[in-house]
Amino acid sequence: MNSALDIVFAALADPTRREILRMLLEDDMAVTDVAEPFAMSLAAISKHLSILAAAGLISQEKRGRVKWCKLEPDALRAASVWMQSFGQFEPVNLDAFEAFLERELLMRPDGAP
Amino acid sequence: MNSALDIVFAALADPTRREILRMLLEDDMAVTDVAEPFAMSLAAISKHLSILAAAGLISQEKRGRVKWCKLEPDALRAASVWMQSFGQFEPVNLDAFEAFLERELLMRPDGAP
DNA sequence: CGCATATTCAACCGATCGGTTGACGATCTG
DNA sequence: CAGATCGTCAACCGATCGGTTGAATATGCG
Repeated sequence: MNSALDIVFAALADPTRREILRMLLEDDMAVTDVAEPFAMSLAAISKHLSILAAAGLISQEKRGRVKWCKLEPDALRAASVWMQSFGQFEPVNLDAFEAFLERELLMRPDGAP
Repeated sequence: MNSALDIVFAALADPTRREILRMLLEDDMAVTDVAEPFAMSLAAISKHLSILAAAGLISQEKRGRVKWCKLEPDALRAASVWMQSFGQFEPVNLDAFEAFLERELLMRPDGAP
């Protein structure tokens, strides 16, 4: 009996997949372009994208021979709502967010300089 | 190179662990009492609690022979902040939250009546 | 002390995960 | 058509996961 939350949280638990979401936040991308910055095979990225799609976090649309990946942030809503029930976080704490993003960027999977 | 988010999201990806958090939202509990409503061994629950503690989602304090488990909602902050970056969810949408909780209760691991 | 209670440890199990490789189908292009 | 490009599939691998069981370690109590 897997609830949607199982799948969404599991999808978010992998740093490669979170990084992919971060990339898609800027623009829609083809599978090959998503894979480019990562030090792993295209097949591996293709699997990651399937997992993100199964969680509803992205959608994929094939146009010609290229498959476009698009962020679907609404899928985060249920998870976000669930987390909100455990304490009143200020809606968006920008200071904390920037500090966090900085730390997160330092440990990106491909270790950007 | 596991970031804190890896561990927090992975911890949240299991329905038993989310249910434990929900229980601890109401009050601190001893390990045995946490285990009581679940149809699995005490050792299994003990492992789940270790995972939640490693993620910082709960703290455990031993008093006498009983170990008390306490919810630590602040650990959700970083994860919540990360999710906020993907879209402006209304701070707390109570309608959606109640609807969601109702659905979630229907599929609790021990299938409460 | 001697027994019950609370919790963890250690070994084990099958299933799933994250990755690889090589072959394959589909689509564009010269 | 022939060749290159885009992406997935299938089989495989070692590691981790979620659970079990049985023994071990504290601690409390009569």
